[in-house]
Amino acid sequence: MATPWLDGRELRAWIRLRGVLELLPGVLDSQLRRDADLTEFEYYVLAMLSEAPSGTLRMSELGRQTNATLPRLSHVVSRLESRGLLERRPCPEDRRATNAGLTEAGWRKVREAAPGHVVTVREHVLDALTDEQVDQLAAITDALLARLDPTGSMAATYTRYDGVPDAPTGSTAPPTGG
Amino acid sequence: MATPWLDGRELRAWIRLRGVLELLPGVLDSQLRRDADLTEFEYYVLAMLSEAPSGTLRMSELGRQTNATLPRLSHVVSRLESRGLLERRPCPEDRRATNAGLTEAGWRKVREAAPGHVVTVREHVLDALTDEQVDQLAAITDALLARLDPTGSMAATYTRYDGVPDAPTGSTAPPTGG
DNA sequence: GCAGCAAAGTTGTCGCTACAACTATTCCGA
DNA sequence: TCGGAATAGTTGTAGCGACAACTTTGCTGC
Repeated sequence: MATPWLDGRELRAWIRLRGVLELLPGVLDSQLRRDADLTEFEYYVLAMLSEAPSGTLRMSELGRQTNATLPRLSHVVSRLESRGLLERRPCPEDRRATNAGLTEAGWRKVREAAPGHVVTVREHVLDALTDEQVDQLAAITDALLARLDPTGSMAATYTRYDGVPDAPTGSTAPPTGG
Repeated sequence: MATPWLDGRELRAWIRLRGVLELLPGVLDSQLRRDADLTEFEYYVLAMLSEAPSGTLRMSELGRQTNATLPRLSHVVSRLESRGLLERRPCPEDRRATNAGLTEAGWRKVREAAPGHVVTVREHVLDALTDEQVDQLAAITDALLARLDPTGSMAATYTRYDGVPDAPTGSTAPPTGG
């Protein structure tokens, strides 16, 4: 039962990953907060809606696509609703469920915010890597997500890549118009 | 000035990295909270101290090694101090500075908590990757940190690897005894 | 030897997230 | 068809982190 301490190689990878975990969210948050008065998470809520048919999604599906728990999402959606960026409506087919849909102001907001966010992601992530590293990163994060979310209950956003391009499911794809 | 939208490859890497950013901290936090009544960040504060001479470090240096701002660190150190896990003492050489040092209880706590944390890191990160991917991850995160922290003001924990093994500077190296 | 700026920490407040508890539907089996 | 479990979502609360404001000490130029 000896503890399997990390060796030098493992330690380097882990400590640096931990650094990224600590620093990257803050960078993304502060750009969006400054330029669009949105949290990174709030932005993704709007972005995922903007890519759904009619800009509408069930709460639970929205939660999966943003990797969020339902309580967290519910609070965030309440705030966004009170700001007039989206609306809640009861789902006719399942009376337990709630649909969240973008309002006109929500569409505008996400279209305004998207370009700046993409630039930030490029500057701080993609531009730092070679093409090869981008693919390596996709494979690595894919493997990690399989451990972190084994049931795939939050899998919507990282559908395995089998050579067929994903449908544009990104936060950082152009918002598909109304 | 057209927005440089992400293409399919980039989108996959990014969305998955974002998923890891969202899910991994929670996994680490909840294990440590459950088994050691510590936040992942609190654990790293103790761990970094445990690897410093005499278990003592200046606040600002501790902040660099944990990738934390000073206000955040100050709050956390206050809590840990009130729990008896470390002590603050004014630094004799620079009267602006404060040293934080582990107490006996702090040493015990970090030694107790370390094995479970290492196992969690292995299970959810390293074991999911091939040896080659571990090295790729180190290179990728190194490149990202260069963008996220260009001045290196939080660089202590990711000293570039040039073929010379780092000194054991990890959270996940065995706590070097008192 | 002092004016002014930088560095090191601390503190207060606000907002977000995790967790637990709860309600309301739907599904399933006998 | 009815009782129990699972699903979908909301709400209350406590705690952590970001940000701004502030104090104290050290450094530099003149």
